[in-house]
Amino acid sequence: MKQMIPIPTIKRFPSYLRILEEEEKKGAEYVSTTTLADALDLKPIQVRKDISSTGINGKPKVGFPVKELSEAINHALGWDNVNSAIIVGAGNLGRALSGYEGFNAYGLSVAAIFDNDEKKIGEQVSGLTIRDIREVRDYIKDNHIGIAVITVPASVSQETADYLVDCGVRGIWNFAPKDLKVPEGVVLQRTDLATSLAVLSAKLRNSISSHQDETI
Amino acid sequence: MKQMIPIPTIKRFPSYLRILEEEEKKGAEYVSTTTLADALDLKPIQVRKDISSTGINGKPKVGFPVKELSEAINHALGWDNVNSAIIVGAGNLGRALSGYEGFNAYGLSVAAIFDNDEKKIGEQVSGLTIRDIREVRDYIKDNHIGIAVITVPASVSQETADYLVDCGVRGIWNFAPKDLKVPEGVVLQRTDLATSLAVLSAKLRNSISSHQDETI
DNA sequence: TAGATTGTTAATCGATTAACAATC
DNA sequence: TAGATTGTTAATCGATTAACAATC
Repeated sequence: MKQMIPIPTIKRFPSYLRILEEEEKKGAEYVSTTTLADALDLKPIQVRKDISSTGINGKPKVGFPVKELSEAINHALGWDNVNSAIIVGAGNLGRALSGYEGFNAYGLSVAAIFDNDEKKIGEQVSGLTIRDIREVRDYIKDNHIGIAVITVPASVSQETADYLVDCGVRGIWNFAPKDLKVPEGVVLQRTDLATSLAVLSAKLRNSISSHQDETI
Repeated sequence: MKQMIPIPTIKRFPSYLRILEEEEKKGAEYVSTTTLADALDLKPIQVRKDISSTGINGKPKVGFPVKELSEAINHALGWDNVNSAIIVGAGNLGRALSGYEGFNAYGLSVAAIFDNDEKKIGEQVSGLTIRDIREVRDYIKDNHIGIAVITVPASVSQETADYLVDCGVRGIWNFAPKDLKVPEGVVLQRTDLATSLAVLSAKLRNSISSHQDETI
């Protein structure tokens, strides 16, 4: 396997992309690591180290080619290929996510949303029809769905994940406040509000000093 | 300041709490680090190290007292005191978050939701009335609001944060896909879907191997 | 008692940061 | 040319993991 990029670097990549896009809009052809670092409250040396893992070379005194760099980062993230995803769970969060425009920029195409509640099935949500969960297996097969976004209640999240894995998804993005188990070979990513809030709370409790952030 | 608990440990604390709660429901008085580790796909040694930072002592061969440990973790997170928060931005995500029951368990009380859209103001959202953003300064003062949850569009997120800080909030929880700047002394935490998705995408791209997760 | 589990100190690992030569 | 910035190697820092004695 190709030289793996460290997770902390991966996590900073989307922020770099946002700044690069701004610079591109301004018409900048090159951007220096000091510019990127200032915009993101990072140190230039760290930005340089991160960028080095893309393989892109810069010009001393000038910086890095904006276009080339953002393409390389997009590629490193796999955002230059579209991944088809489904959302499972049409509650508040599932609906909010299905309406999130940003996903397309990240190479994620939300193809459908599912629920098991008869009352919700058939309803329209940001251009998608809520489908019956009993159709999900066929849907995954027929539409080459690789990613399932789980927004069901925590109490049923493990069985939901098990079922989706059995249906063939390769990646699970779990929003339920529960630590799921998935078999070897399936990629699991969680976005846990509790974790995020924990960091915020702990910092507030100590407060004064350390206002530096992080993500999930 | 008291001995700071490492951020990675803080991030694991909510998961421990969930398992401890399950154990408590089962009637367990003590829980071992092997049990916790198995439930969360961690190593016992790491769980022991994490727990050691709470100051709670266990009994060899028996484990740690469930009740006492979960109280200590809640305290370390500052979840034993209620923090009043407001949500700013009544879009899909703001609405979803305002309806999230779980926050109360984390010592977060969502007191109100604000927006600047005349059409939304006055509307009811999960028991809260959407208020006019022009009332936010007084509201923060009168209700001792410490935390603002930002769910406005990225394009106006910085000015929103600036304003809220000026109004006196001590903590900002930012959901907009933008890297905000806040003055020294204000705590900033972001929950960025792009970051989370970046990790998922990168893992999928490499795939095979490394299905271990992380959070935002 | 025997053995599982705790608690602590030391080793390892990996990311961040520093130092500095190379260069447009 | 002078100086800002890159690129690379080494040092530092902090978290994870290993080792092992203590103990219910």
